[in-house]
Amino acid sequence: MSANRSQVRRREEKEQRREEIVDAAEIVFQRQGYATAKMEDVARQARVSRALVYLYFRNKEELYFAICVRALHLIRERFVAAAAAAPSGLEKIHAIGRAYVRFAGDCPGYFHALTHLESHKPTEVAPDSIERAALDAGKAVHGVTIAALEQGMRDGSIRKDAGDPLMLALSLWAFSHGAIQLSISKKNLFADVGVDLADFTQAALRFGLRGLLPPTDLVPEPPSDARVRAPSPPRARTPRSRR
Amino acid sequence: MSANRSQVRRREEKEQRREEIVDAAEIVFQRQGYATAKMEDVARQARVSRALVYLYFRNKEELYFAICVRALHLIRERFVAAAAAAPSGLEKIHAIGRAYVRFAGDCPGYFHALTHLESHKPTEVAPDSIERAALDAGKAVHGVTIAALEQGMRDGSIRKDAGDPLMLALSLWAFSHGAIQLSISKKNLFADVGVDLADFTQAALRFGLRGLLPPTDLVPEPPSDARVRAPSPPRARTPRSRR
DNA sequence: TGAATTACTGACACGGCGTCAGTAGAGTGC
DNA sequence: GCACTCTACTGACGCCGTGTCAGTAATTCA
Repeated sequence: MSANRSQVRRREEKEQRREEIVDAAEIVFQRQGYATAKMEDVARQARVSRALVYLYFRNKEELYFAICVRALHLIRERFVAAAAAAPSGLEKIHAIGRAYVRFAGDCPGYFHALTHLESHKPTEVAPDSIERAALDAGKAVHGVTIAALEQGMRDGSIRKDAGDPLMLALSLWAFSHGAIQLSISKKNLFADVGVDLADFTQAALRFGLRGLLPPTDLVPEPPSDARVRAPSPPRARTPRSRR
Repeated sequence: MSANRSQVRRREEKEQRREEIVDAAEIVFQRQGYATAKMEDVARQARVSRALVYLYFRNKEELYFAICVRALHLIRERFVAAAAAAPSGLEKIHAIGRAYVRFAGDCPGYFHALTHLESHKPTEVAPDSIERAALDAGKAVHGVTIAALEQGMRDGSIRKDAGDPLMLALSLWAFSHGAIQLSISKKNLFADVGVDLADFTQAALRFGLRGLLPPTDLVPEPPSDARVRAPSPPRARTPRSRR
């Protein structure tokens, strides 16, 4: 057995340990929330001493960034899949938006991690830090949206003067994230007033995307992908208690 | 001196102490950030023992909620003033949006506090808790927006089928907040790519508000309040290093 | 003036964080 | 097979911040 080969195996095992710790952190953060989760809890979940966790991650924050990286990779995958299934640029954007809403529903822990990331003060990040990796992963996600926007402007489904694709992508991201975030934090309010969370985010999303439509398409509803729904007289304000 | 009168004075003094502590907390949180600020720091800033702070607030979180209440009261004031200065409903909404952006610029500490509040998990809140007060203050803010939306639908500056005013107000809030939040967290990115923060938020805002316009107004730019600007070929992607 | 109430503090116990010297165990050279 | 080196890993320590409580000063009431 050559020295070289065992070195490689060593490195792989180390990477695997790292992943195991992140796995554990995911579970613990999901279970108890970031604020109340202790490093001890993560370590116990990973069946490892607390000191080892500190050997792989400087602190809880870094653990969180690692989770964000995972989240963003997953989002990118989903965005790519969603976009691939839609023909026009505009439809891709709609699909991406819906994919994000679905993501937030499927992986609330991941979504919350991203919220934490967004609300982080911008500091100079070291080039090989985990935070750097998270930012890069974020860029990759926006890349998918930008491509869809550019296609839409080419194929005419999106007005050409809507703005710079990068800025638009960021705006859309901010909008979607904000809407989903609000739908979570105002869950009680929505319940009181009898509005379904999914309905709200869908409506907010369609509302936000109206700015992309070319002038002629503005009056009718957005294209096929929007679920068929009755002309929808504003259904809020009809308190039907649900709980 | 009647016993009654001194009781009243006592109560007022106590309220004042409370305000002093919140003042101190504002300064400290602003200076060092919520995460790194210690109760000891707040107490020292307020020239008071740490134990006294705990007598008025259960923990740091509550201190934060108290700040949020202040922030929301201020926002409401500004929204009311902004709306009063604009004639049509749509223009009121634009003015409110710009007021929020200005607020975020003027009072970054307050804005950050609100972000924290938004990203808080919804729990059952006690009826007389500080968190309750914060939620109510939030409702009051949305009330201003809702009134403007309703006026706009009446005076024809906002399409009547845009949606339920409450839902719209929340969407707009979410959108604005998300956009501002992103402009903060992505400050570095914007600097790299040579985009002015204010330009981004303004553009994002106008973009987001397009969904309110009645069909006929859709092609031209939104009304007077938007600053005069050249036909604006997308100006991003022209990296002029600023730092 | 003394009793009672209220605002406030010092000091304590607890618990989590980050670190470091030290151990076990596998890999390497002879 | 034996000694060595290297590395993943741990136990235990000191530090710091939190939240609390008994106790003190100050003010009001009778």
